[in-house]
Amino acid sequence: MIKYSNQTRVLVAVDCIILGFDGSDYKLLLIQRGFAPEKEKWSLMGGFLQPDETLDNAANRILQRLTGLEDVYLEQMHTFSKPDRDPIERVIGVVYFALIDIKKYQQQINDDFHARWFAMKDLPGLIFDHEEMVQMALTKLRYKAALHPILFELLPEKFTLPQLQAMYEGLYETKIDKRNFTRKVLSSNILRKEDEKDKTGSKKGAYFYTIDEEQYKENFQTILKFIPKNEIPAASES
Amino acid sequence: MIKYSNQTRVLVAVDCIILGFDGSDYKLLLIQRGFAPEKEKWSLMGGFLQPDETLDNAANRILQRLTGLEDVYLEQMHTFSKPDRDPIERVIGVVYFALIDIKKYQQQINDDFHARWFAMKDLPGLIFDHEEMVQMALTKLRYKAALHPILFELLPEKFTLPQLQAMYEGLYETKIDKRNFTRKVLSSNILRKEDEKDKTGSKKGAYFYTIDEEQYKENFQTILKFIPKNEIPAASES
DNA sequence: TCAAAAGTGTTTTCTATACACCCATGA
DNA sequence: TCATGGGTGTATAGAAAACACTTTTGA
Repeated sequence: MIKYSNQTRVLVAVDCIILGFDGSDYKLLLIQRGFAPEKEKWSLMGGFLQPDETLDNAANRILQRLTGLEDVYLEQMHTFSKPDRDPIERVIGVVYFALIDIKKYQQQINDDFHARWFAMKDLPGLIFDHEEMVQMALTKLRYKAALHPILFELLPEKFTLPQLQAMYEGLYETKIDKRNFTRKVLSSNILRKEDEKDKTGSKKGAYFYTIDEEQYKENFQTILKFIPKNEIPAASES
Repeated sequence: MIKYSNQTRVLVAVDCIILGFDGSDYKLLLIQRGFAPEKEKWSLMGGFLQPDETLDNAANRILQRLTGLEDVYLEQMHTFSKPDRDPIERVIGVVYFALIDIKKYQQQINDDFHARWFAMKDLPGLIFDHEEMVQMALTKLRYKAALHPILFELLPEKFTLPQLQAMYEGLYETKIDKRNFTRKVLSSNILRKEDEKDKTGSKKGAYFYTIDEEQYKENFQTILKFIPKNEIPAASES
């Protein structure tokens, strides 16, 4: 087989930023790296691109291997390429970011990888350029969540409005007026109110809501405004 | 030197989507590919990632080689990875997209590459998956330009409001009310009115404006609303 | 009975949109 | 002088924001 001549071939790693929300904190799923270099240090879950798969395939494969989850929100974010980012040899890193419901994950945790959730505000040092990757993901999430109903991916099937609001407030580190927030969220028609109440958070109990999948898909691309515009952060690219 | 074992290394191509606006049409700069496969067919300008450069370096190098331009708006867009996208061997394609002022380019065209501007609405068939790349870039530009003053990158130093409006109308294939558009654009404080007029488009002449670089940088991340919200298109990612 | 969280409306301000006429000039 | 494109203001409707009290109930 003919090949392009005189060109250097490199390894392609796919790294997954897996984010969850536990009701009060954003969390990142990390693994303890099992091989050199930087063995035992914390790292994003990743792997090398295989000959017959696309990057999307690889990211899904990696995510599935670690969490057992499929049909997760997963999006290609950016490709990192500093020549010395991996000390062993040149590897370019394609980063995906995933949003998952922590509860779903906990049922099928795969502990072969020594995985652990870390609060975003309290991350350990990470190998290579993984900290930069996480920082970019957070910036991007803040940007995107201000415009699209993406954060719903982090919630269990049933959730309450106070939970939803806490999630937005956590991401933007701000307080949002309850009445205005409720009105905006409900006016999107994405939510369906259930009869049942969640009594774990208060004595009175808060009504559960579920996603109207139909409306969710239809409105996903629409520009929504769940958070006050002064809180809308910088764009994902500089 | 130790390497990771049992892994496949692949070529990394960097392809540049170079967009311009000529006053009435969006144009894409293409080259006639000089080597097999698909020799003589039209293609995005690209090249292989070299051992000591980052992807950003590579994209700038390629852009510079073709257009002679530096300090151009250039952004990494997406990495394409279908295993058979290049028939010769496996190559993953990192796509950058660039916005340039066509006038500036024409002064220093490098014709070693048989480059030519094609109107976006009248593109030739492209090699490999380059058409998909262009389509994604257009979607992304429509999305981003609705929120950030990115289109200014396409304009010469001095331009008129009718030219600016035509650029927005062209991208969204719509008509915008002149009075509302003017008010919104000027309220951003990004523009500075010059005394001079452009007489090429009409007898009365239209005032030239220039960018207030200070304000431009400050407001770039701000969410602007130059175009009516019904025209805001789907997001860049699905 | 009271502490703690949930739920709910109204007023005001601001922003978006719709809409039409006069101006300047070169041919 | 007139045809062509450039420039400008106002009124209306809709959305965002500010703001406080009542309800429920388990401890």
